[in-house]
Amino acid sequence: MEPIHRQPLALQVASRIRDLIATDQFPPGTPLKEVNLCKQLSVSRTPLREALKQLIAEGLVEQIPYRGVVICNPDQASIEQMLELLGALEGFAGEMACLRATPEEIDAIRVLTQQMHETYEKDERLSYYKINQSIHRSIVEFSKNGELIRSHERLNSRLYRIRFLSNRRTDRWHTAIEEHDAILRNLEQREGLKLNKLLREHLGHTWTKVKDLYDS
Amino acid sequence: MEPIHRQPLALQVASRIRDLIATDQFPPGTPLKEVNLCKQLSVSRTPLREALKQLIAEGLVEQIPYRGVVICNPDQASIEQMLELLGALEGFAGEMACLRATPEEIDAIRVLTQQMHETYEKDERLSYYKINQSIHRSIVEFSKNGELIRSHERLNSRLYRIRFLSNRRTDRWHTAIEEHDAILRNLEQREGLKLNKLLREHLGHTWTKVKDLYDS
DNA sequence: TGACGCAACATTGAATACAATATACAAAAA
DNA sequence: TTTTTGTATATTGTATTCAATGTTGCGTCA
Repeated sequence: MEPIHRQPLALQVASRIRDLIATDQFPPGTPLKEVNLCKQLSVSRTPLREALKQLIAEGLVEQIPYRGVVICNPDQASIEQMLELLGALEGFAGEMACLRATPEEIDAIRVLTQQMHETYEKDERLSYYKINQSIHRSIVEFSKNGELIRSHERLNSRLYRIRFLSNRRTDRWHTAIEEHDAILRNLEQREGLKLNKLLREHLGHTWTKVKDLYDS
Repeated sequence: MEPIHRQPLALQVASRIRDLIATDQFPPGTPLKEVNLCKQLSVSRTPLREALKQLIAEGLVEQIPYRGVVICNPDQASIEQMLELLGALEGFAGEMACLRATPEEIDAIRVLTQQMHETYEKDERLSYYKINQSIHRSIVEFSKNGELIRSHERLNSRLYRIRFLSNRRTDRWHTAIEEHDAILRNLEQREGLKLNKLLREHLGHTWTKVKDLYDS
C-alpha cells in the first residue's frame, strides 16, 4: 500500500523559496536575511536554515560565511555551461528513450507537440512555454533512468527563470517548433543517435537566444 | 591576494561523514543517530543536522521523518542507472575535452596512463584504483565545463565505495588497461565521438564487474 | 498463552538563547 | 580634510532547550 508521505517544514520552506526564485520575486542578488524570512514565512530559524542548506546544495543560492546567502546570479559563462550540460543530459535521455519508451508514451509526446502547434497559432506564449517544458521533461522521464531524471530536474530548475525570460523574444519561435517536429519524428522512428544530436543542438539554440537577451 | 577560505563547521562535518561512508566505516544501513554523532565529532546538533541535510541532497543518505537518517544502500537497479549516467557524463566530457584540452593536459593523461601500466606490472591494486580515478577525473576537468565537473564529482562520490569494492576482482583488469590505451589514443587524435562511445562502454563494463560482485 | 493497551523511553522536529564575526558610523588624530 | 581606529549594531554560527512523534516493553485481560 502507498505510504503516507510527510513533508517536514524545512522541505516546504525550501520549495516555497525555490518558487519565489523561479518567478523572479527574489531576483538575483537579493540577500536572504534569516530573521526577515522567518517572519515572512512564520517559521523559526532552524527549519529555514536547513532549507537554505538544501538550496545551496542545489546551486540556487550561494553563501558567504557570516555574510548570509544571496540568490545566485550566474554569469554568461556559467549559463552557457549549464545549457551545454542540459543538452548533454537531454540528448542522452532521448537516446535512451528511443530504446525504452512505450508506444503510448510516444503518443503522449505527439499530443503535446500538436498542442504546441496550437499555442503557436494562437500566439499563447505562456502555454507554449509550459508545453515545451512538458515535452522535454517527458522525454527525460522516458529514459527510465531515475538518476538522470533527478539530475535533469535539478539543473532545469536552476535555468527555469532565465529560460522564461528569454522566452519573450519571438525570433526563434518558428524554428523551435520545427525542431520539435523533428524531435518527434526521430523519437517515433527510434533514431537514438540522431535524436541525441538534435536535442543537443536544440539546447544550443536556446543558448543563442539567452545570449541575445544578455547582449541587448 | 588569495583570500582565506573559511570552512563552516557544517561543511567540515559533512566532508568527514562523506569520508566515513566512502571508506565503508559507515556501511549502508547504518543509522545515524544525531546525539551519538554529536559526541563522536564533538559538535552540537545544529551543524550536524545541517551537514546531514547536505548529504541528503547529495543522495548519500536518506531520511525518514521522525526516524532518522540512514546510509543509503542502493540496489542493483539504481547502481546500474548511476553508472549509466556516469558513463553519459564522462562520454560527453571526453567529447568536449577533445575540443578543449591543451596539449599539456593530454600529456598529463599520457603520463597517468603510463603509471597505470606500471601499477599493473607490479600488481598494485590500490595505486591502480587511484590512478584510474585520476584519469577519469582529469578528462572531465578538461571539458572545461564547471557544471559538468561538479555533477560528475557528486555522482562519482556516491559510487566511490561500490567501485572500490568491485576493484578487487581481477577478471577484467587487463581489458580495462587496454581500454585506457584506446581512450588515450582517441584523446590524442581528438576523436570526440569515438572517445565518447569508448568511455560509455568503459563504464558499462564497470557495471558488469559490479554486477558480478553482487551476484556472487 | 496471545493480543491489546498503556506508559515510559528514545529520537527527531522546532524554537530560542548565546557567542562569534562582520559592517557601518562616528570621533579623534594627522 | 582625510585617514584611522574604536565602538555599536546587525547578522550569522553554534549550543541548548522544549515539544512532537515513534518505538518498545510490560502488564492485564480475554
